[in-house]
Amino acid sequence: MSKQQAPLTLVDLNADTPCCPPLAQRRVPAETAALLAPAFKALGDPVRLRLMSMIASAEGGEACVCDLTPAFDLTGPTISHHLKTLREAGLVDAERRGTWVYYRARPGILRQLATLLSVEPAPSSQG
Amino acid sequence: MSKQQAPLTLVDLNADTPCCPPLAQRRVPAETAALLAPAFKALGDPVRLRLMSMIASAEGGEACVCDLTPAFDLTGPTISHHLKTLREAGLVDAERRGTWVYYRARPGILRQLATLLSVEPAPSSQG
DNA sequence: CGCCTGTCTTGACGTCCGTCTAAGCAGAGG
DNA sequence: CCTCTGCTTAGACGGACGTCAAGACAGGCG
Repeated sequence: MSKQQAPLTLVDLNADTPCCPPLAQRRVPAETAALLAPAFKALGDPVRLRLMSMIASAEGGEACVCDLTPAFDLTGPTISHHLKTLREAGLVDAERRGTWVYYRARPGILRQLATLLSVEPAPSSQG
Repeated sequence: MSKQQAPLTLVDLNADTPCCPPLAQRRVPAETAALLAPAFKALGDPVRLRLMSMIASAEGGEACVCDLTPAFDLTGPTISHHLKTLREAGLVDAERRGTWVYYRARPGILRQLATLLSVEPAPSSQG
C-alpha cells in the first residue's frame, strides 16, 4: 500500500442504501461494473448460491461452518474455499468464537445488487 | 428433438412473477440454485454487466450490436461471444432485422434475480 | 452476379476456477 | 504437555473462461 489513499470508489459496498440506479434505468459505468461484477460472479456457482442462502436465512443471522458443510457432497476444504470466495466478494463476514467459525451475510451489498437488477413493476404497453 | 416435452422445470425463467422467495428468507433448493446460478455467472463479468445494462436501458428497449461494440476496447467476436453468453443465460433475446442484430432484455428473469436478492427493507432496532 | 459491411463461428492460447489430498493452525480437554 | 476436533491453507490437476485472428454466413447495393 505505498499509494496514497485511493480516490474513494464511487460505490460503497458497505452502505445500506443503494449505490446506483437500476441497471435498466441508466448505463452502469465501467468502474461500477468492475466493482459489482465480482459479487455476481461469486453468486454464479450453485454451491455458493446455496451457501449464501443458508447463511442469510439462518436463525440469528449467522451459520456455523459445521452446519453448512454436511449439506453438500463436498469436502471441508472445498466448502471453506467457497466461503472464502463469498468473503472476498464482500457478501459475508466470518467470525471465530471458540471452536467454531460463524458466517454472517452483509445485507448492504445484497440490497445494492437487488436494486441494480430491479425492473419497472410492469411493462405498460404504451408510455 | 425426439424427446417428449421435458418435465417443466420448477422455476420458469420466462415468468414475469418471482419464482421463489428471497434468498434470505428461505434456503434456496439445490435445483433452483442450479438453474439461477448461471444467470448470476453471466452477470459476473464486467463487460457483460455493462452490455446487459446498455441493452436494458436502451431507448425502445433494444440495442444494436453496432452500438454496443464500440463502447469497449474489445474485438467484435469477443463482444459477440459475451452476447451469446447472456443469451444462453436467458437474460437477453436477439433478433435480426436486415443488416443489423438487435438485443433485448428479458425483464422476467431480471425480476426473479432481483427478488431473490431482496432483503428486508431495514434492520430496525425496534423489534 | 460480385462485392462490401455487419455479425457469428471456429480454433487456439493463456489464465482462472472447482475440486481433491495433505499439511498447518487454533481452541478445548485430559 | 499432548491429542483431538474444526477450519483454513498449500499444492496439484482437469476443465472452463476470456480473448484474439481468421474464416464463414447473411443481407444490401451496384
